[in-house]
Amino acid sequence: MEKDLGPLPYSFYCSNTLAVTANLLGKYLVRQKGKKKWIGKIVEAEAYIGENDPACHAFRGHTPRTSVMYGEPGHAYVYFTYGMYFMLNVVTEQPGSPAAVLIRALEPVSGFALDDPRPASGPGKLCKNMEIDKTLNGISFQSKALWIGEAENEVPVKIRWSPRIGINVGVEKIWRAYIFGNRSVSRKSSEQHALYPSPFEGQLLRNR
DNA sequence: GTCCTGATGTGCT
DNA sequence: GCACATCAGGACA
Repeated sequence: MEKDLGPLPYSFYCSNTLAVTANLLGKYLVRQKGKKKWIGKIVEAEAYIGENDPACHAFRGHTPRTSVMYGEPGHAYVYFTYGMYFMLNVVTEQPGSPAAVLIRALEPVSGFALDDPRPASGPGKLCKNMEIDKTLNGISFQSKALWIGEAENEVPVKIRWSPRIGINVGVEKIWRAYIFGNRSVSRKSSEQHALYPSPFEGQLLRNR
């Protein structure tokens, strides 16, 4: 499977965070470390937007930990949680406006060990299996070590939205997007059959 | 399939 | 101290 996976332009990351969340689905995350190279198709992502979102790390303001989110879009915000997992986020919106998209799950394309059929079906798992850690915090998504690309002739993906997963605040926001029916999505839960309207479309309407 | 638990480091209150 | 944007493994159905 040969694909043209050149990095997405800087402008891709500058728009509305919910739009970027939706547009990231179906794109390819590429991680290169020495001779090792992993490629995965993004199938699940969540938006964390601004100082008024209680689930967003920037809720408590600009700190050393959150400074990357306040910086340039198109960069990686990587942090450590639960004592053992890293999380990979894509910074969006203009500098000074803290927002990011958590990459929650990938469908493996190449480079992954074959023992696990779903090696990237969760934000902690994908970082572990692609050797993504804090050394990549703040790196550009146009770097040689980590980038996001688009394949030619990619078929449009079937997007669904749901509340975000694994948080206790801000659960009313329908800011998780995933590719419906994809087996690499992190959770098949009871909400799978619920149909939530797209918050992205709603925002477009309001701006009209 | 579901529910529950333990492992574990860091940044905040 | 404690709350976490988690996961694997076990008990049970």
